[in-house]
Amino acid sequence: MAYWLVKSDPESYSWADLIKDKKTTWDGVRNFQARNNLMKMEVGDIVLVYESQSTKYVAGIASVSKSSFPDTTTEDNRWVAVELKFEKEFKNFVTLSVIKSTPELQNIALIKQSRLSVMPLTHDEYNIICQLAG
DNA sequence: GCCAACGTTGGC
DNA sequence: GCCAACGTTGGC
Repeated sequence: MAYWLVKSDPESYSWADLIKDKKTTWDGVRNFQARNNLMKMEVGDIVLVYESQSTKYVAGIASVSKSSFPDTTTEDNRWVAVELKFEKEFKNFVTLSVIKSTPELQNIALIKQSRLSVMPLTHDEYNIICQLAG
């Protein structure tokens, strides 16, 4: 099983929206690196959800409920989407500043490559973020 | 609201 | 195939 982190601008789709919807199609990704990661997702993989822009924290956990399929929001068949399912909300949201000040998390793309919206996490990184979440 | 970083596009 | 120009993202 693999671990991932996806980013969303809450103005377009927020964590609260996912809680309300229970599951959602994660589409609209228009970056090849991010797309390649989407294509590697398998049903049951764990996905941490990060909100960018106004909030800047990891809000909780989702899981992959459908692996990649063509993104129906575009005619261009190079792009794919997955379906994510709500799993759990963190007790304490893990903010970007906390992540930045955690030595074990310096290598994740959230910090190194701030514009990448879908990135892999190691099991260790996932565990550390969960610990920070209380 | 600004600006830096970076990915993508298109001309050569 | 390179590189300049452009557009977008996201942190501050």
